[in-house]
Amino acid sequence: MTQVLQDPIPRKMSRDTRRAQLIEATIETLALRGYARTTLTEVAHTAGLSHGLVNFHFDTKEKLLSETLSLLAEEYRANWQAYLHRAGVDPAAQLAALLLADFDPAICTQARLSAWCSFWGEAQSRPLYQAQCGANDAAYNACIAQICADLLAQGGYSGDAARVARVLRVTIQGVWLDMITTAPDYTIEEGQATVHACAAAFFPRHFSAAGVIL
Amino acid sequence: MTQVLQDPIPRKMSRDTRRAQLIEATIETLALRGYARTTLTEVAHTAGLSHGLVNFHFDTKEKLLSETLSLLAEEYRANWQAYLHRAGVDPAAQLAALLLADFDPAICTQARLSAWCSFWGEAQSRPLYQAQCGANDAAYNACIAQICADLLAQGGYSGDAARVARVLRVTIQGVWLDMITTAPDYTIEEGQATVHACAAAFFPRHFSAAGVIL
DNA sequence: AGATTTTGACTGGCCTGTCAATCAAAATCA
DNA sequence: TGATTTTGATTGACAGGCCAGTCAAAATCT
Repeated sequence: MTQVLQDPIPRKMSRDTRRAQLIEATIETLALRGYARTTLTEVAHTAGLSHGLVNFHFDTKEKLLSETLSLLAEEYRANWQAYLHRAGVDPAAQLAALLLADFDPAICTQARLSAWCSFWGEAQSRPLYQAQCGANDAAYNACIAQICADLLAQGGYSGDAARVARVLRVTIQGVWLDMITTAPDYTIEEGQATVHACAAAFFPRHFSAAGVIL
Repeated sequence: MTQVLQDPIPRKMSRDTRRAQLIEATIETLALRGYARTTLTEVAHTAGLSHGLVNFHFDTKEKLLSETLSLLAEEYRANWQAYLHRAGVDPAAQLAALLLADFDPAICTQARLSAWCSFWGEAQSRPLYQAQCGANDAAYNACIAQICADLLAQGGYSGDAARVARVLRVTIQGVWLDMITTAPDYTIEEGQATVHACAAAFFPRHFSAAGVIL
């Protein structure tokens, strides 16, 4: 009803807006229908557009999926780096930031987790995953390993930094997988508590199940 | 050359043999081509049989996938229960057994891990997963939680058994996912060491990165 | 008017499931 | 034992349906 007065909903929108809209619809469709049943018609319908538009903006389905993964990867990278930057220079604060970053409401939604899981699970998308996320993952690994090394040294803990970092990383990954595959009664708080319990086991004077100890 | 003397390779085999053969081919195809590209023709070709046979033995593709998941689930359950049984009554030995069970060469192959991952990642297969694996997973969770509770009590550790159990479980899950999605330079030994490092963090007098301390 | 976006019908290809014909082994008969 | 029938596994061609990508026409914007 207010339709006429305010936004005439321009049929013709900027290229980037349409592309973003279609990518968002792709994420939703991947989550709802799964990789195998994600069709261009379904994506277009979810976006409220016609099927031909997808090919107009992305040429092929493969490119659409590639750009979708690219968006997820960039969003993920930007998120943890922002958390890390805000944490300052203290290793414990940095580690706490990294652990919480993956549960940020912008990143950790049912749809996005499911979409990630689609790309992990589908063998044919693994080369694509390596190409899009390999560098990001390597940067993340180097970063969390360095932070663990600093915290081990600073806190006088013993342990192999790379291995501690790996445990923390796979724990987060495992919690993510758990949040998707098990019933949806899994809250973000429980996920955070699980990861914090893991951190507390390695760094008992810096972490508890409730989070970082300042 | 000995062909004529011994096995003439019977064209006609027992129902169960063929079904097992086709299920094994399904696992390989899921791993190699992914869920979305797994076709009946591909499965039949991998098994060296004709495509019509798949429908003859399984009626529908859906039933073939269902029985494949069923086999994986049963195989997995039988494996950890056998490990647990052999471990006796000591909680530390029991936990060590559970941690090692998931790296048994019969269970932890590239093909089987990939197939599991296909079922996790494909949204459409999640109800099937719940139906086939829900009860098994619940039993596993209850079991590892009880063992953690016993070990916490026996060792005089402090901590929430359910949460410690969850961390260990998601760590194993995360390592599995890691072994599939990252480059294949991930050895079983490294996976075991990662899980053991996690156990050592919670139970330092019972575990080291090398495994259980007797 | 000219440029650009959007639509929806169309096509060619692939996939699942069906089915009639084939074939090998087992069972039965002479 | 040798011939014949029955059983049930196996094959490959086929039909129906769905999907990605194309394209000409329409709608919209500048």
